[in-house]
Amino acid sequence: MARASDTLIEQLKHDIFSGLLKPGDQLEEADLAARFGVSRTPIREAIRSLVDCGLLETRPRKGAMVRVLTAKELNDLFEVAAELEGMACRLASDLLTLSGKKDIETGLEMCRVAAEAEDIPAYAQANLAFHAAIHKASGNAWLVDQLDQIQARINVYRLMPYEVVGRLEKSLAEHREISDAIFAKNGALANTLMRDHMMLQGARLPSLLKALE
Amino acid sequence: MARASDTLIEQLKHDIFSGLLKPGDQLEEADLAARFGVSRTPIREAIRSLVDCGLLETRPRKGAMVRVLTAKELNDLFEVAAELEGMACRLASDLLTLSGKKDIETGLEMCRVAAEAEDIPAYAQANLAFHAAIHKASGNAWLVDQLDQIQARINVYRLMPYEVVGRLEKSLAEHREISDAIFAKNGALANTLMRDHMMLQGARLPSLLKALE
DNA sequence: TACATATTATATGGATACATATGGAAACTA
DNA sequence: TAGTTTCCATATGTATCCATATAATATGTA
Repeated sequence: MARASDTLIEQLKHDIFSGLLKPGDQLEEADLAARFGVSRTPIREAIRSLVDCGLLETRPRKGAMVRVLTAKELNDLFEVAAELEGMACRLASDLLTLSGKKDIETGLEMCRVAAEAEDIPAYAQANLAFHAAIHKASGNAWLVDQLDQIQARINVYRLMPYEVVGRLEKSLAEHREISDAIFAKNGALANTLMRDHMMLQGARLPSLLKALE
Repeated sequence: MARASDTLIEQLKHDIFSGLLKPGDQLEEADLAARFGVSRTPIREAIRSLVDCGLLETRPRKGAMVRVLTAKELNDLFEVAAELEGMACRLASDLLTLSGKKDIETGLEMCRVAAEAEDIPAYAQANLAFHAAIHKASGNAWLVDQLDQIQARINVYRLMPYEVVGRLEKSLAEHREISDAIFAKNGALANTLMRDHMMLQGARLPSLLKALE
């Protein structure tokens, strides 16, 4: 049987990503224990894991709360994300396998369909799939891990930068350029294009953060 | 009072870095509890944290052991480290503050002294200080965190690539070039030089790994 | 009425007790 | 003697219990 804390971690992550738990919300061990029908022990282990992966923070004797990122921290995070996303493109260009190419094409096609339907939630998901395909195609397991974790932290803020008019089509066009560069095995170009693509999202951060208030 | 598990984490990290605990070694909770004079609860919390930061791994019902990295995983790790180290140089070049410059100069001077004395352990430490100064000078807190974690994972393998004749002087010369590029605010050059510098270490990995067997 | 202090309630941090699955040893059989 | 099966020891995973620090509230005084 799997450990109870593993289930709890998934559940709590889901609660945070879905917005049920918002940054700043307090987590009480006894409440969670009652809610999930387990003792405080696995609850505490789950909380500790989430603290370690940066989703929660604790003050001694004060318990855990969903971590609040400052604008500076979010910006730093985006900067690292942009660098690593670019790196993934470069590696994917160098390595480029048949199945890797196929996955990226699938992700791109998902983006195209969603953009054509102007379905923003679908595009957000397709966007994740496209990026994930590139991560995987890099062939570097650590890189995939790092990008997953960063993605998780960014996701908490549920930023939907596509709601700007025309951004969907523009994002799709950038995805096309990036894929083309990778398929042409032009790592340097793919790297740059992806960095720029990410930075465009990051540039919107300040206004989006204000909108959250 | 600080949490007991925090002390345990530091102690266990030290044991791992110092080689007292080697990759593959099994950790038994009861033993550790007796050794540190605490109950199993804080021990378990410490173990969980170390699992989360990648230093240990657990199999259900089988407990924790010091994580063993394959050659491929170590290589991937180095690749990411090289990218992020290069990024730190670029950001440090852009931002360059007076105190940042001073810290880097201090680190470089430590390297010079150690290299002149041909003191390999001292150089290893000075090397860390030099790199840490650049990390900090980047002004990106996430980047510093990531690099710290990667450094910790690499350190477990106690790679001492300086034992090659002349490598100390060569490493020092590279450090000088990197600092010069940063001080000249030439981010692109600093980035490239650092990437190359890191890759030179990474290239020695296979032979060093074999030597560990 | 406002501020300070003391008391109490409560939630976290740690210890201990209990359940259960896994690995190893021993015994039995082919 | 080798292999298989069963039993037991032990270590992990979970629950509960205890200690203590913190915070909130109430009371008393200025």
